[in-house]
Amino acid sequence: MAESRKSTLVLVAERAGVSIASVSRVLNGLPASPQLTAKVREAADALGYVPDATARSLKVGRTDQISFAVADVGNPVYVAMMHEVARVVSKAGYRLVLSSTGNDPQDQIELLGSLNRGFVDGLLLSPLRVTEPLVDALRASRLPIVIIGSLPAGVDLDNVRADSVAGIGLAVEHLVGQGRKRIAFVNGPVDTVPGAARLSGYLNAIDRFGLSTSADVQIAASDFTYKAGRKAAAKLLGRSTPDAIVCANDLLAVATLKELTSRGVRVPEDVAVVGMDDTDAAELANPSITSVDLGSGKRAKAAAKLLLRRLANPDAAVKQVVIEPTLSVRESSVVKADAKETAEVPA
Amino acid sequence: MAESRKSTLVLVAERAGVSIASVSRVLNGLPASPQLTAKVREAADALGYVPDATARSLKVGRTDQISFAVADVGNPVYVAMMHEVARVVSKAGYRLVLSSTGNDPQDQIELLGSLNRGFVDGLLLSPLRVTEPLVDALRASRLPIVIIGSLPAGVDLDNVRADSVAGIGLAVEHLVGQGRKRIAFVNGPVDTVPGAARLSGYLNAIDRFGLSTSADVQIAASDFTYKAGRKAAAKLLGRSTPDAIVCANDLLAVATLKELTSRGVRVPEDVAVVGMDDTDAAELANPSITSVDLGSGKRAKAAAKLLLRRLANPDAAVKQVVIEPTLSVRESSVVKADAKETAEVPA
DNA sequence: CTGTTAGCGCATTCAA
DNA sequence: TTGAATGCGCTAACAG
Repeated sequence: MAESRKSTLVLVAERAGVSIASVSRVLNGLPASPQLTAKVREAADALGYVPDATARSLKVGRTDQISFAVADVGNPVYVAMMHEVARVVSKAGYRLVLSSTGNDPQDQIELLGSLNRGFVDGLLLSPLRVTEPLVDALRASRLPIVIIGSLPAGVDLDNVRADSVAGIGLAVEHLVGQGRKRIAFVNGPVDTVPGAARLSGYLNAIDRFGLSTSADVQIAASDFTYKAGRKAAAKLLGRSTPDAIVCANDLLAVATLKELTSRGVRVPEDVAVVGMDDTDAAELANPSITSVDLGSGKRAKAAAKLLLRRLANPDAAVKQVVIEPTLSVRESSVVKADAKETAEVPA
Repeated sequence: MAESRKSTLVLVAERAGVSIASVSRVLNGLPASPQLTAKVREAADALGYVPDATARSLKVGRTDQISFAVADVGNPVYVAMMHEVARVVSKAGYRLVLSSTGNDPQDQIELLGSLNRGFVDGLLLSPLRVTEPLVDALRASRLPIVIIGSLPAGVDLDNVRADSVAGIGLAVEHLVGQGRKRIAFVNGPVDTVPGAARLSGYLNAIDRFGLSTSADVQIAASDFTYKAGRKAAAKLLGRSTPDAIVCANDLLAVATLKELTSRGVRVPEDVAVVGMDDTDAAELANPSITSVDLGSGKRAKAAAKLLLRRLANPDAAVKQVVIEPTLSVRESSVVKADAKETAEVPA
């Protein structure tokens, strides 16, 4: 098969004794005579010819690649989204590449810059923090972009978001229905888009259900990760005795659960735990964790479709989509009948 | 800032009243007079100029990108590896992009083809299944590739692998030390590279420690995932009563643990569980899971360095690296003193 | 049906 | 120091 180190259309054409245009045609499946086709195929095989995508893209002005950039590939919510995105875009003939931006907004801007420079035709971005410079970079970008997550007012980019305020409302409503009164909140950093949204959702819900809250039962982890969640939960439990804890995502919920059980606190009997995102992590936990389904799959799908739409029609009107949440009830928030007496008299 | 939809060197040059060569030089930081520099900068800003990476790459023959292709982004072991790889390659000036190949070997070949065609300078590949056609594609590839995982004899590509046979030995040794006798094995598909290696490691270890095994206590999940693991564990437990279960990765271990506790079996008192890969998933589980550390971080780092080395010197001799395993002991395999009596008399 | 030719946008050699 | 000109490898008019 492969014989030379690197081969080009010219080499193949020479070997086949035809023009480079003919080679290009055959290889792209355009009409050609059987003899020509055979000669070209033979030569291409013999030389182990592989077309150069860089050159092709320069010529045709497309890369047929789409990038999905997320802050933390370790977060299971992105895994689910990714699969959905891959499914949608591959059906449209695009290849999906993943980029992990760090938490650092500076990284995001660099990423944007480097993607802007090429190799992809469009970008799906789920930014943790939307800073002024990021917004500027977004605006200046010549690349079709769809943002997954809320955007500051005035930034009109295609965008799909979850209604996390409603989502937390669902969680609190459920907990209230289970007789819980002192509902604590383990958030991620409040200077992030989801952190801010989820905090306001929590406060809103507490208020709506006539409950009370205090600084004691609210805490913000330094990050949306297990490690940070563990630390935050420990701190929270050191200073208060809630009968339920809402966590801003499933990783934080797993951490909180772990911290609770390591202290001998029973879940859900003593304390109920609810997470958000409804990822595998909630399902795998022991006990499994009730979680607010923010429609990650739906959001991913909608975002991918939005991007495809814009790719097809760059001048389409900006479109924003909001996905409504639902609640996936699992073990961590519902006391089973034969243990109920304990929960009826929460601390 | 940005004014036009798309700008090129030519546009910038016209606006600045200089040659495109000068624009190129200024923008690449080559020596130029202050006046020239100022003019170019101003024009570039005004036009919102962004260089076209495609054209640049065609010219310079590099993309400064490296791809890390894994079978399943949902597997936490790849997340850890990814971070390490990103660290190493970014220090060398490369951007890392991720590709998720499906489980399907066909996908891997297509991926290889499409990467081969450009957009990356090198590839880190961790294939689940190494089929004949994949090997052919690997051989034919004109792209520097480092394989993470074992390779059939005779395929001389840069490669780094874990010693999973030794790894399972560690797990079994530990379990034997804890007084376990009937050690079951929840594997992934045996037609995968890790599946085959881990099975032989298990058999080897059982033999070495003078234990016995049977088809009853061995099962292969259809996939290295939680869902498949849950099903496999249920089947296994339906037909045998082991006092310990070694799982071929942490996802399978989490699934097995979950299946055990859902049946009211106590872990570790009744059954000990050990996973492999030593990922976050093992740490997060409840109880936390003892896991064989196959050196994922070290492997990732070594692989990245191997790739950088080959990028720097395409003619370097092929190098293969083997990383030795260690064991991370956690709650799932060690009975605490105050509950010990139960474990002393395993079924 | 096939060949000739002209760029895609850029970095770079060679002259000036 | 700067400009003119070349070509990276490919596709797509345009001719024949």
